Amino acid sequence: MAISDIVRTRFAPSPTGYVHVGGLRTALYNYLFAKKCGGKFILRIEDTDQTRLVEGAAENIEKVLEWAGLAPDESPLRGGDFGPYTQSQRLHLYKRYCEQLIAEKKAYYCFSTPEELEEVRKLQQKQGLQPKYNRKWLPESMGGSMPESKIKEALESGIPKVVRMKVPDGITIKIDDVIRGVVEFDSAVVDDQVLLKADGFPTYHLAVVVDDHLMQITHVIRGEEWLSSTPKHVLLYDFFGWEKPVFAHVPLLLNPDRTKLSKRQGDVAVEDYIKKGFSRDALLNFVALLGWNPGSGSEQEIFTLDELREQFSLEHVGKSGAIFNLDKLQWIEEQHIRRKSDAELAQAIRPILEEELKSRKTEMPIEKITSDEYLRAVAKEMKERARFIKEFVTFSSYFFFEPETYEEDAVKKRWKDHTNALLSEFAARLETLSDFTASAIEAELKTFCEAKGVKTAEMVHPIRLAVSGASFGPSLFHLLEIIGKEAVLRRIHRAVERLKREPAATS
RNA sequence: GGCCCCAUCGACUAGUGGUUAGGUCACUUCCCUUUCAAGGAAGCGGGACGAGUUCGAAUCUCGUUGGGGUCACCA
Repeated sequence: MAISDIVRTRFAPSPTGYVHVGGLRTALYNYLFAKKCGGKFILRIEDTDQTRLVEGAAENIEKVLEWAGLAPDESPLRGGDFGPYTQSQRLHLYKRYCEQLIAEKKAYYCFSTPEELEEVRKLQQKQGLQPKYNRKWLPESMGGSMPESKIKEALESGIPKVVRMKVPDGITIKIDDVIRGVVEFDSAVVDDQVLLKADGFPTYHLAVVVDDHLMQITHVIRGEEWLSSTPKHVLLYDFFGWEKPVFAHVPLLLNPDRTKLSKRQGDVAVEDYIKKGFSRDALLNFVALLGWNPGSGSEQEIFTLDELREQFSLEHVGKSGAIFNLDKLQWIEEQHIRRKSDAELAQAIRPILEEELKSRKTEMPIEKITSDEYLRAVAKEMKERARFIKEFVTFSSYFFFEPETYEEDAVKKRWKDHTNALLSEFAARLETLSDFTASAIEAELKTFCEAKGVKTAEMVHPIRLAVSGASFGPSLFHLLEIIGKEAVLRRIHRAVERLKREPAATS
């Protein structure tokens, strides 16, 4: 059977609430591979487990992919020529193909109850056997012991039933995986998997194979946890006589203790990382590198989505699991911030600032602090210091808001008895300064300090505290220039006022 | 436990028979510096183990050990 001659990959999550970072990486690899090959990237929602459905989860998946810049070419929302893209809307297809398998004696009905199966399983485990379906309902005509008449009877009585695939005995099932090479399984270790559940929904195994075939998926790129159920899928392709896609089982993302990355040991939802302030570029860059590298010679660590798209290849995907390491992610985030231009950063900062301004009053002119020029200046001074984009507003809020408090330890250390007087006097000097630029302010301060016989540091630190409330931050003189004369003077006077009765003696 | 996968610095990794085993994060030190960062320089630290093949093995083979995944009418 012909398979598409253009590459088609898919991301096929189940809508259980949020997008896992491992899922994001899988989606990314699928997207990158497809795009690199000039192919299509498809999103399919695997909602065959009615008990695990979460309201709105499917929409959320599309939203997250959109955020990540990995918008699918075909999806439930977008549509496409191979829809529907939601498995619960394709039930008739699975049923039809199941009937075909039954007719061809490659699958059979099973009327064993879950309780019954559970009991059999327990017994097998007790005997140290492999838990497997005992083929109680395998018909005589297929080599089993159940008379056709009994099956017919059960069928007519309408008692709940499932459909199971009949795994051939004594064969070796080969998987050719691009990442792992040839992997072989003895058919004796694969169970007669349920294909169609009692509620009429397919299991994952039937649904993936049918859909991947019908949607003409050429490459199945998914997590390694699927490797051991792949023989079932291979068998189904063979049953149907369909051409198999290329399989690529990517290594798992791990907790620090090397178990599969899980909720219990930290944040796993992409949404969690978005909330923390990570940007899509950094997150994508980071997960891309967990299991993939640009290969021979290249020591590039920082990639934009475009660069990943150009350089990605399945050949350079590794085999061993990778620990999700926050330190590196943080570093990558910072690198991405530093690579952005001041103008780009200004654009990114503005909406965050505007949001903040909804709930917070500022003493500064709004038009001024939201202007492109102002935000670019802030970006320039802060881009080496910000760990997240949002920190331009939060960490250095003094660019936009008058400080309410002053770092206590720093005040203790820097606020001397004569500080108030010196600050007031210097403020008066600044008032007359016509050219309020970093260099002019610096020159003025030097002159002032010399005249007063104090060290520059004795002024620099208190001024920073007065104006920003913090003991750290960008170059003081640039900070003053950006904030502007009016605000600087106001803040110095306010600080002198507020710190008047709290000299260094408070300790 | 059965089956399957995996195994290079603490973490992410380069490397495909001949390298002083390279890079990045983290950590330490130094430089720069009015603060905090950033940046620059240096340091720390590694092929799980044991056999074999070979003139030569992180690289190939086998075994051992360790870790992981999977064994549902969940995906």
